[in-house]
Amino acid sequence: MLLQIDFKSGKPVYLQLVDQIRYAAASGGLRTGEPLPSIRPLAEELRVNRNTVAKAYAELENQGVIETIPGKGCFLKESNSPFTKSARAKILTKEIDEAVVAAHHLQVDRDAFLALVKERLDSFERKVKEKSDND
Amino acid sequence: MLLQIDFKSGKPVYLQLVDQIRYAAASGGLRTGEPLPSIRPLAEELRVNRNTVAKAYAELENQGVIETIPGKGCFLKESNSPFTKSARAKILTKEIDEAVVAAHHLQVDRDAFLALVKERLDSFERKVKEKSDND
Amino acid sequence: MLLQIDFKSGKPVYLQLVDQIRYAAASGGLRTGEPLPSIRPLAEELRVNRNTVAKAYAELENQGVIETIPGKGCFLKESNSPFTKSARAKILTKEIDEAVVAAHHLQVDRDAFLALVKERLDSFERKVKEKSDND
Amino acid sequence: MLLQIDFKSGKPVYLQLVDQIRYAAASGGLRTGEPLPSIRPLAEELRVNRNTVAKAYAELENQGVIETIPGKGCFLKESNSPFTKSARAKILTKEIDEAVVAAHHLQVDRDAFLALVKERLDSFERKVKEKSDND
DNA sequence: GTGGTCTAGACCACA
DNA sequence: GTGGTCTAGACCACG
Repeated sequence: MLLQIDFKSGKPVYLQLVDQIRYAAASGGLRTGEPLPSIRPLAEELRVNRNTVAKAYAELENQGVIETIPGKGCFLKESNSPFTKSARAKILTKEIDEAVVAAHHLQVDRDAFLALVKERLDSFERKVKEKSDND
Repeated sequence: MLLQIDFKSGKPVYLQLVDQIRYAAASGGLRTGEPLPSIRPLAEELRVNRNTVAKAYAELENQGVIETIPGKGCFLKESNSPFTKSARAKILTKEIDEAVVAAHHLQVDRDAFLALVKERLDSFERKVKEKSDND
Repeated sequence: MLLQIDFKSGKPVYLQLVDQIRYAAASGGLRTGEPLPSIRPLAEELRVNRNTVAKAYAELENQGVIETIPGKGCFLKESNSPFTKSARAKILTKEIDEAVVAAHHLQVDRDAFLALVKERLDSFERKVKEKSDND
Repeated sequence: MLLQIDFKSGKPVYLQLVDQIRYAAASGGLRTGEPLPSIRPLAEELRVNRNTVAKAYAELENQGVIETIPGKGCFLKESNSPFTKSARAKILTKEIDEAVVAAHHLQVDRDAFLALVKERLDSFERKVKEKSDND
């Protein structure tokens, strides 16, 4: 699982983590019982305060998505509500629509937009690969 | 134009307004030169403070989306981004990256993602066209 | 950096701050990467509300002069205007026009005005150079 | 006397008028006893509300710069404090310095800046000439 | 400690 | 009526 933070989005960092982990959990990117990255290394990797990661995990526990076993770590609980395909599409549609609108205002045409999307996909896939190579 | 605030999303209220108005402007729900709702009545309707709406409008103004004339109101501007190409690419990259990350966690693969992007682009362009056909 | 507010000038306080800080930044009184005074202490020192200083800093940020990192502070950015050539010309034209109008009413003729402009340019360039020589 | 308003400077329109007229009065652009333009035509010419011009004149009367004779118009009072040459230079220096700083931030170099200054001077002189031709 | 958001309410400038 | 500025003070996110 690759987590990515945008410090300037206005959205609190801990909520970005919560959303990303919740999405992964509800879509099979994380399996039941699988351990989440532990707080300290993750905080270091993301260049974020440990408290911020801890807060995200606390929130996730509160939502019943994960379970914290003191001294052992955090684990994904039985996935109680996996997203349906349409639910996933809905979330994603919202994100994509925002990018489409931004492109329109910035007067970026369809081709340039699609090219940029592909470029970002490639860049992201490279990052995922690097990470899995390191693990 | 229908504006709706979600007070629990964690996203600042003024940014929710900015996004929704930008969407309306880009998709033709609002025409060039047309006045936006005045700050005070809108604030009342949304049960939000006047300053919060004012902040959203100020943000839209310096994104070059609207023009505000003190004493008269706020109006949709001819779209014409004042930013350099690289500044625009930076903004757009941020938007796209958010969608890419969401797709990754939702386990939506590259092809499905690209298909959805194209579908949203088409849908958006259709919407713009419909509105302009009504002229 | 010395900041001074004139409450009777009719010019909004936050704009006075913006101008003075821009001046300090441009003339080398503030170096790239250097932190600006924090909002709260500065507000107290100037006997102005915290929000007023925050508004000035926000304005500076979207002019691309400073960068603010929530939780850490505000820092002077590498100067690099994000505006298109025409947008920049527009801003500058406004500034110049104000000076031209003042010269007209002060009965300062074209040659004297141009001489003064050159003198101020030289003076400014000297100041910038001195500061950089101190490195 | 050519008056010029900038609606987006943040400075109240009536104060822009006050300053310009005061400068002209103190520098010989207006002579003692000379009538000022009457309110209605001036408001029309500047595309400003009559109240705004009236307020400027009221302020000037308050400052003792002009005298209003009901039914006849407004006249410049005996100029009690003409600006010295250095006083004029000081006011003008402030205006010019702001333009110089703006040029620096906008990365406009010396030559381009001087060219723009000359261009604006020419444009302004044309305007003055047109106006005097019409009178 | 930092900056960010929001509220409530005042006064000003302008049409 | 419009938007703009400013204050005072609360709470949040983050380090």
